[in-house]
Amino acid sequence: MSIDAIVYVVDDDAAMVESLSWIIESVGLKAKIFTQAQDFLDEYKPDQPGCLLLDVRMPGMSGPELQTKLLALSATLPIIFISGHGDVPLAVRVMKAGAIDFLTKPFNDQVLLESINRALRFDKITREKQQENAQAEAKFALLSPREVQVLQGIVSGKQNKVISSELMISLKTVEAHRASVMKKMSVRSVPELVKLVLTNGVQEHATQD
Amino acid sequence: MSIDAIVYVVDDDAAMVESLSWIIESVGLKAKIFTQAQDFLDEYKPDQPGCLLLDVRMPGMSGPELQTKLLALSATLPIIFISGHGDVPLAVRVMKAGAIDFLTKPFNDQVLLESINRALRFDKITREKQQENAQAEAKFALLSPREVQVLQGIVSGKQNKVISSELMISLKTVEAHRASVMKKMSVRSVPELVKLVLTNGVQEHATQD
DNA sequence: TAAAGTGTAGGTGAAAACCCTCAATTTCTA
DNA sequence: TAGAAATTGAGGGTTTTCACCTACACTTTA
Repeated sequence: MSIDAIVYVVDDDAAMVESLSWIIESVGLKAKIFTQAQDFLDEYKPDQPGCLLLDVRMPGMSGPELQTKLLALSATLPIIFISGHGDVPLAVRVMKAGAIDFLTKPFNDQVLLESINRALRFDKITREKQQENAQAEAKFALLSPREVQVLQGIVSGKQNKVISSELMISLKTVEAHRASVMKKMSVRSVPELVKLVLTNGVQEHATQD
Repeated sequence: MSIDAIVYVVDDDAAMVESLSWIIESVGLKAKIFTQAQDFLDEYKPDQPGCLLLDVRMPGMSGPELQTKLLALSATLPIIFISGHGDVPLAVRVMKAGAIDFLTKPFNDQVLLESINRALRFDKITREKQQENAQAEAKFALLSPREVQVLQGIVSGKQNKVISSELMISLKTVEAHRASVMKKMSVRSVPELVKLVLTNGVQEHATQD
């Protein structure tokens, strides 16, 4: 598990990456350089925190193309585009696709660093949310099919006897499942359970009666 | 209460607004035209659904200035910027500030209408969320201070006896407040209550013991 | 001043949830 | 194939919630 954030720089211009990595490292951040988008794609691990400084125009895979591939991989790494050309439609397109910033050359060092900081903060909270979500999903995966049904009943506020009649099983069995659900989801009260289910995308089908 | 969405057009170019409103009305949407940003600001009601087609450059208040003022009013009306000039930093700035699109002239009618539709869909779901939120807030406002404290206890999964000892009141009083809370919030079960509180921004201070 | 609302607290009893143990059947897996 | 997990069910107990009821002091409002 990596701790430190890495600022990935993907740009085919050797002088540019040199300059960028110098600026980045001057404030104590780690930089990792790629001169081709594909090289980055080959090496990047989705669970590595950081952000991506991405040139728009490059031989081979372009910046926007890389963005598309990362989206397809559902990698949430924040992307800061860097462009020397004033292409408004392109800038708007990549921003709509989720880029966190779009800088035009030449830009101030301070502007760059501010943008990187924003991206890293964004990445951090995104990862924290994903972390929580993954933990909830992991617990949820422990439940047997029957337990999931009972869980849904509980979360939609049904009493055990209602659940038992809907599932055509005995009240005692529902109680058993219910206790098992609380244990596996590691919660001690119904409100905690509801929160866990609601705040993490676990869908609730609200089985109607 | 207004039912139909209105596409507001704010642009100082008479020929442009003429053309825009023609396109908009050709697909059965209502258009409302302003040649000055201030005129729009004077007349717009925040609870009117719709979207805003906004020129960037105008004499008097500019498009981005109007966006800033709307943000300050926490008006969530989606804004589609229209610009004839390729100013990338400006486009990026307004997109980061929440604009839903940024079109550069000349643009295809189809592109415009697609963007308007997206904006209207966005506005619709935003308003639905705000609606739910407002209803929950309204119910929440009915609660007395003591009832709010008890509500927080319930939502954080505390038993009545725990709440009673924390608030230094009798168990019986907590029960009374609890019943009152359920009634005023018009829910029948604790899970429903938790959902209502969680999904609508009602903060829960998790009163620590 | 009277009525309404709030906060307090008690009683009774039913219903529900929670806790434990035990055990039979089936189904999955090492 | 044997053991583990899932599903089912039951007995018997405690604890908690819930639904009624009553009551009184205090504040705000009509």
